Amino acid sequence: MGKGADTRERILEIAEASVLAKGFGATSIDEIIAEAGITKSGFFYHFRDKNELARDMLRRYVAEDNRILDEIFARAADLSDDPLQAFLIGLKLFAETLADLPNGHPGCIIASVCYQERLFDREVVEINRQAVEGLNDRFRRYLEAVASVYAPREPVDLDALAEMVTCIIDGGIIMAKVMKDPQRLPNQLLAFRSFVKLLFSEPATAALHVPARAAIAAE
Amino acid sequence: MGKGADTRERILEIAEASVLAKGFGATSIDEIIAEAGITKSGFFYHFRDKNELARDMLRRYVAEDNRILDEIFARAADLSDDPLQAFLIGLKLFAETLADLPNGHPGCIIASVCYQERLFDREVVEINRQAVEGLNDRFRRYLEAVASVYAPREPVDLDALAEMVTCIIDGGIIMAKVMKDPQRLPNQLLAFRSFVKLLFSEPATAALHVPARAAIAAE
DNA sequence: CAATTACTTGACCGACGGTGCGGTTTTGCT
DNA sequence: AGCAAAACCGCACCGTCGGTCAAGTAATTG
Repeated sequence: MGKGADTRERILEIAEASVLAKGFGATSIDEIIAEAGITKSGFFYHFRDKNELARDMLRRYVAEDNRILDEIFARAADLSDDPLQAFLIGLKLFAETLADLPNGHPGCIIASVCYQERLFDREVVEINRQAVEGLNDRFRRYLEAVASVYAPREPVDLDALAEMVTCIIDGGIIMAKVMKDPQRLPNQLLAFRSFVKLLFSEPATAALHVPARAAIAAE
Repeated sequence: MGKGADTRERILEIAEASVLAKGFGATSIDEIIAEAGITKSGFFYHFRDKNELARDMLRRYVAEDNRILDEIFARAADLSDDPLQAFLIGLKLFAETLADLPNGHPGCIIASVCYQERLFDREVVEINRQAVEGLNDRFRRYLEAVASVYAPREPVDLDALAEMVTCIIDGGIIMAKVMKDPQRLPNQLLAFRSFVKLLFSEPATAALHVPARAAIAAE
């Protein structure tokens, strides 16, 4: 990585932190360049305008987010061949990862962009849409694998359930930030995990009959 | 309501719409006064500064939000004496109310403030915290009433479950906005409702034994 | 060595957020 | 009708912000 790409990366990182703390509209270029130790001309050498900064920042965030999720759920899949167990393990690993963040989750750029839509051009809004769609597709894939083996105990829309993961995370981030208690985010994820467990597996109270086994046999 | 209070209310309404669309930092006073048909001086007659606008806007939003929830869950309590049924009915009524909003839910000021914390003074941040705490308390009360009659089928933290309602709503709002599909918010609420139903009531598959009745007898 | 990359210096612009103050209209009250 | 308070208007002013431009330089790289 050359010197240029290095500075660019630094700008994006500073911008991201600032956007998460005050929003895009209140994030000034002057402030970014002061922290990055460059001049305004230096900034505009790397980015045509603020919207290009937003685009790259968002793309960077989404890519990193997906990288982390890939890693976590790949490891989970390694730990169990059963899709339900793998998904439950993945959710737990994810919750642990979030719980281990020293200052809590810094915030979700996607949510930040969402709440300032009018500030961005169509491309940024579209990137945001695709990012969320990608997350929904991911969790839907996991859940379809689960549903192909276990029958849900209650009729539930798989799409809505897949979307619920992202909703819980975005909502949990807000909950954690507002209540100034980082733990609430992983807690929400674990609560969702209980839901999935309850929906697809045997009840905890006692050993009960059929439904799960029947589906397994069909494999 | 006098003319002054009227103008004030109009300002707050315009500001709220603008904040939800672009965030507080990017909401200009010039824009507000243009839409309200007053001058800048007129604005500053009503509000000392932008932070006072934020305070009043947030308070107004929270009060209205609570009013609506009071109404919905009071009606739900009227429709059933059973706390579980009442809560489930309330969630459904709430989902229907959200589904009936012509242009979808405009956004949550609490979430908006959360994602621009550094822009506000401590008082605004504190109002926000109390608002969320109030919501958590509300849903915790409902759930405690449920849990006093029905034993949960899976060990679950009631606090986390109560917080989940707000998380689902805030997350659902983001999901609906980003995906440009208002229906996703009420869908999330209904998915959560399935969770509660599954957690506390008899399984759908067959009539099963004891746990609920035992708790009822203790009443 | 030459060209490209990655910046700096510095001047500048129009628009906007925000403040302050003095003046004017409107309203309610007696 | 008269008067005070409430509800604004006009306007000047400042700092900041996004963004532009021209010219120059120091370090990489082929």
